[in-house]
Amino acid sequence: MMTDLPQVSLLPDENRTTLFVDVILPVSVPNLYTYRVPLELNELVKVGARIIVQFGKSRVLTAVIAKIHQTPPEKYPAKYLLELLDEHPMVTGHQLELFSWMADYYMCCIGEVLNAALPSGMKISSESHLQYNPDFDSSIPLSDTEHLLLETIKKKQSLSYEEAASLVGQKHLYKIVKSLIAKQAIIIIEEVKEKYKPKIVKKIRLLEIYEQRDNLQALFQILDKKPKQLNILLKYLQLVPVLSNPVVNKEGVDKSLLTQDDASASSLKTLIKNKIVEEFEIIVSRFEEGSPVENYQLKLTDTQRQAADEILQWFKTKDTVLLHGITGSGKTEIYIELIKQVLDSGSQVLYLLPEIALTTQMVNRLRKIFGDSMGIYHSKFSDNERVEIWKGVLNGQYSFVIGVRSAIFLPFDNLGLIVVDEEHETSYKQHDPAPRYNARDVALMVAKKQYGKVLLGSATPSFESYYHARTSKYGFVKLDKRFGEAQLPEIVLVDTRMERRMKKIKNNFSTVLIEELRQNMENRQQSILFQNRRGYAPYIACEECNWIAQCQNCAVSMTYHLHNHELRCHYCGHTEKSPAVCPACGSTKILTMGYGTEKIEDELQLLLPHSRLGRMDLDTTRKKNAYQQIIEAFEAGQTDVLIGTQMVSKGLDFERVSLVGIFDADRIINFPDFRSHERAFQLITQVSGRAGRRDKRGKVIIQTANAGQPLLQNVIDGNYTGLYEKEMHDRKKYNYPPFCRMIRLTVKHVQHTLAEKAAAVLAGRLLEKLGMNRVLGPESPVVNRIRNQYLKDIIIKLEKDNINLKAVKEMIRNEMQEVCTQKEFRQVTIVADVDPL
DNA sequence: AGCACGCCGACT
DNA sequence: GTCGGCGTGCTC
Repeated sequence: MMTDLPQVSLLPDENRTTLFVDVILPVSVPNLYTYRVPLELNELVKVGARIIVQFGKSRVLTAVIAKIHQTPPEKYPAKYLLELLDEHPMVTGHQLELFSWMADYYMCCIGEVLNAALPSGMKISSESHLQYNPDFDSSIPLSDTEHLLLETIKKKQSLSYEEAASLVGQKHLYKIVKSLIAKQAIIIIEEVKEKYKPKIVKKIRLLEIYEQRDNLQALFQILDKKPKQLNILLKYLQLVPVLSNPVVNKEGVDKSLLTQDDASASSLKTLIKNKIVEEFEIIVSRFEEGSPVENYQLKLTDTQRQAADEILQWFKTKDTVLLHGITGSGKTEIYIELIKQVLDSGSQVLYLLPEIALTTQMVNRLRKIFGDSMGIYHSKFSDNERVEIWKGVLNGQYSFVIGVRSAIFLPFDNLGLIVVDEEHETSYKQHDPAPRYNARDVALMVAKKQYGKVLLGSATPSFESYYHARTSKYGFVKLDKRFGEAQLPEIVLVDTRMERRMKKIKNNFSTVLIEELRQNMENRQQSILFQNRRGYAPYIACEECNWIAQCQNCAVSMTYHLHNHELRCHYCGHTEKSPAVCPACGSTKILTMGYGTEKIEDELQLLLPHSRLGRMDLDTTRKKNAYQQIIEAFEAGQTDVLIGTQMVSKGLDFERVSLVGIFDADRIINFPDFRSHERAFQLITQVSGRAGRRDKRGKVIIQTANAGQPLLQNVIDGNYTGLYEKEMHDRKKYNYPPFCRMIRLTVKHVQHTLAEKAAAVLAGRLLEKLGMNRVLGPESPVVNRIRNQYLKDIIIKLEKDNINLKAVKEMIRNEMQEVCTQKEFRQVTIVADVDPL
């Protein structure tokens, strides 16, 4: 009778220890949260494993364990964690360290970092399902909406919260559901399911007994009268020579190979039913496996070999090396050589590329060399595929990954080398949701933590990186010979003002450009036209009253798109039909002003009626595979001229392109930003590099209203360093990066005055702490209203040395917090962008 | 960021 | 009096 009590206390102490876990939630909350571990999981919880927790009243989230301890929280009782998802950690210690560093450095929440890092397939969704209670007393009166919802639930057996919400209209849902529960009409089930599903292929094989000749012969007899089934069997035997090699039968063939039509499918079904063949499933990787080409010999030129050696030499003393190699100098071969060496030494490699440069061309090329030990991490891939790469990196299946920005978050633990190709590319910086990180810079930190090296490569390095190379922070290798002695293109400036005055310009094409295009076409050569602006016209205006179509949510003009006659805001995505008459004065004289890729395409079709044109910009590549199709058509010579935005500027190497036309160079050059010249040089040089690859010297025609500007001369001469020196002089003088660190705070509010006021208060407080040399603004950005929110920028400039950066950022965060909690500024949001571009 | 709860005005 | 708007503060 007393036996029960002592038994409990006799249990070993360890088993009764109450454990708690501090977890990172993939949401925008500032702290870690503490949950209690159910006793039965005590042995199983691990730092880095994912768990399911209830967060708040109705949310169920996936969290990652950051710490396991025994200290119960003082101020609140900890909730139990609901479920442990991983036996083995999915997030490594290195990653946890990185997340926390990034949250500090980029002034965001660690949860926001986690959210960016984890592919959403690893963040389990909570779906509350509503179910009809069969014991419901239907005499209880219901409101109309309640009735509607209940009927739907009854009909569909079970309804997800979201489905119900869309049926009823989000805002009323909670109360209706609550009331239905109170009336015992429905029951709620919380359903958590894993999103990740491995790809499964259905296979067919012959039953084992038919691997024997006699049995198989007998089978033929049986099927003699059933030609369709026999047919399938013969087909199978053709693919799998069972008699000569019975072992191959084990692996079978893909079911899809045997079933081309319904008839064969049904015959196959009969074969399965009659126990002649069997169906089985295997889990496959989502990528076609390409085995490495045996004895692949990389042929480096002497120059390339020398550069590779130099890089290795530098790595002995520096963690980072900048490779400055002009377009067509064969940087990729050097990367490949180094990657192979690092992989051979047993370390992992990450090769980062900007999204638009991660082309099929590139992937196929690398696949041939590295086979299936190479993983591809691309945003165009589905979640399942991303999860597979993640797991593959963890379990060692992939020692080499080629990927875009977010690949920097993969769970490597032994990175020997990170290659950041086109390191100057702005797409390495994430702009919108936090964390506003730059993968190129994060790569340096990742490598440092794992004692790995970073190779930055570019034909036009960012001035920051070049500066670090010059000041010996990075090693530096220069490659200025084009592969196979190909010549740099000839660059011609066309003065559009002059041409316009002489009435030689047709629409937006100078006579020179149109003539070259015509000739190029006649010679069966291809051309690329670059205009860094999509749509037909950047704005439309009324000739009578000067009315301009503006976005209702943003302080920008609406871009006119000829396709479906639409006006579109490129900031918020708002669209409306283009008006036939001026909304202000009723005039029908509405003109399109300026020009984008769509208009160029339109005009060129008129000027060269027989030309076959392709256009590549955000509008034509939105659909899946559209990008690929446009490129393939161009590659196959089905298009004469490819017109496009930045998308055409990199990663595409075409043999027959010998002419590049650049429109409106001035707009690229005179962008109001301290980096505009650097950018213009990079962009124009990159686009020019598309002209003339091998034997033929290409030609580049730049249309400009100001042919005399020095920057264009720099471009013509390929004088990178000249521009660098000049720009550095200015940046030093006016204290811009790389001579300072910059942090931009953007204050947003729907009311202009409140945004202004809050920004002024914040700037004032920061000024007090940092002094007037370090705080600029508040200032209105060029586009001062986006999505109905007015914007005010405050720029903070901090010296690079002798400053406690962490403490200053902490202080800034506090001040932001302080301002936001003032009653007046409750609705104001402030975003911090560290190292903005 | 969500999301519930509460305090206010508009209408049955 | 109830419904539903929006402001406010919390989430282990």
